[in-house]
Amino acid sequence: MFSLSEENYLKSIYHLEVIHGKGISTNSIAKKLDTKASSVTDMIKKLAEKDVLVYKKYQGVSLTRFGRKEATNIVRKHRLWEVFLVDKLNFSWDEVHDVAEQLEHIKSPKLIDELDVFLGFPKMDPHGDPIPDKDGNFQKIEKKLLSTLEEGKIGICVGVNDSSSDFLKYLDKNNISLGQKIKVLSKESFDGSLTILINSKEITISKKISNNIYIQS
Amino acid sequence: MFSLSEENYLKSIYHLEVIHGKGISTNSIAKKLDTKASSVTDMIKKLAEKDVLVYKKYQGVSLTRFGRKEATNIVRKHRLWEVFLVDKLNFSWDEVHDVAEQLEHIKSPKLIDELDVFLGFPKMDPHGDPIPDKDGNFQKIEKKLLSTLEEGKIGICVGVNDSSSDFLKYLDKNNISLGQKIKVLSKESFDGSLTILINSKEITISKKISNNIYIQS
DNA sequence: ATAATTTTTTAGATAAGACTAAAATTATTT
DNA sequence: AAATAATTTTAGTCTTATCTAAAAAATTAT
Repeated sequence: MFSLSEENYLKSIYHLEVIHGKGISTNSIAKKLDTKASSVTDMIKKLAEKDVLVYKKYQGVSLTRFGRKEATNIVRKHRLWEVFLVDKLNFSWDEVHDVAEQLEHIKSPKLIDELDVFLGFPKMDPHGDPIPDKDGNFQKIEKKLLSTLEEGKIGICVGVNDSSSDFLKYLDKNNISLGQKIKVLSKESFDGSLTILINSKEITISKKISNNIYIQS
Repeated sequence: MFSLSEENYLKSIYHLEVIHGKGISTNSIAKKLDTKASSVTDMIKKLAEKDVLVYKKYQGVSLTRFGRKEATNIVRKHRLWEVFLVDKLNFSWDEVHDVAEQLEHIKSPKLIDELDVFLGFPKMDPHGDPIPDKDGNFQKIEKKLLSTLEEGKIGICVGVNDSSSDFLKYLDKNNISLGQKIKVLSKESFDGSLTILINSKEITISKKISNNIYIQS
């Protein structure tokens, strides 16, 4: 059994591995968890003892198969709870993160199995992120960044890269939601900003924005 | 904001006050929380600092209005989650306690308000215990122990005094559930055991059992 | 009313998880 | 290749919540 802290480390290391591959540095973990490198060293020693990751001094860490299983289970719980909050309790997609962050640590296999049933075995959370099954497998969806879409092409919003409340509220304000059709009208090569068509309305978005929206085309 | 430990102390002291009135002893808290008296002394000093209870050395403690408000809110959360587990996730009444014990500590006012809406503003949990409203008020139901019912009289089961899994499973086995009609056929004065009629079946139950079943008559 | 017992508190120790400051190692420049 | 910079680890401290053992106060019994 893992403590709350241990679970948070596991989850962070997992997310870092998804992006950067194996060999996660102490500093990057510290940054992700908003803590000090020395604290990270202490914790990864403990986690190595528990066989969830492999650690060699100064070489960073990599999750073991067991560690990854544990991590995906936490991710599974997080995302199922997010679906619950949005589908059943009228939360909006920018409100779910902090609460799911707490709920993901509830320990009860039956709870999460039944929640999955109750929600109808959802495959995605409210931000378009895939929900792992019990074994930690999830279906990979074909998606690319809106910033890579060529002028004149049309895509469907299928996810976001940043789930911060600020970003999600910006999207709401501009009627960008999952399933929304987006057409790229023009691309400014100087700063990478895009002029796009949404619900027959033209808006211009910065490169930073288009770099955080996933589409299927 | 209160820590998990602080919340558990608050809740236990609240439950003890409901039964025994003001002035809860260090030892009784220790027993309830399965901890040592010295630990309790430490914690109640801290809680007194935070104005949730009044403490005078060797005199036991009493919750303040503020402390009681906090405590009933935890009870509210616990019982709402129990309803959720039984009504929506197919838990039986003997399975909910441990999970609700974890869920009651989730911090999100919106979560609990919306859960209340979602569940249809239930007034009771699966064991017949009342669910406090946001202000900590709950409707008091008329109820007495089955052991006090006279021979020949009929009552309806409206609650249990012991929510342990073992006891609840015993009740299941004997078809005793909330709303169940129970007729006292005879009372053995020697040991207080009762022979009762349930679903036109006769069973004999000990005094200990009848002392843990609440009925309305 | 005093002695014995029980309850409660204090004092000091421990474990988890975090911190700061300094030392050790690795990476990057010149 | 040596010097500088960045990263990582170690050593020691702090806080929270717990514990044991001993002291103090309150209660009960004689």
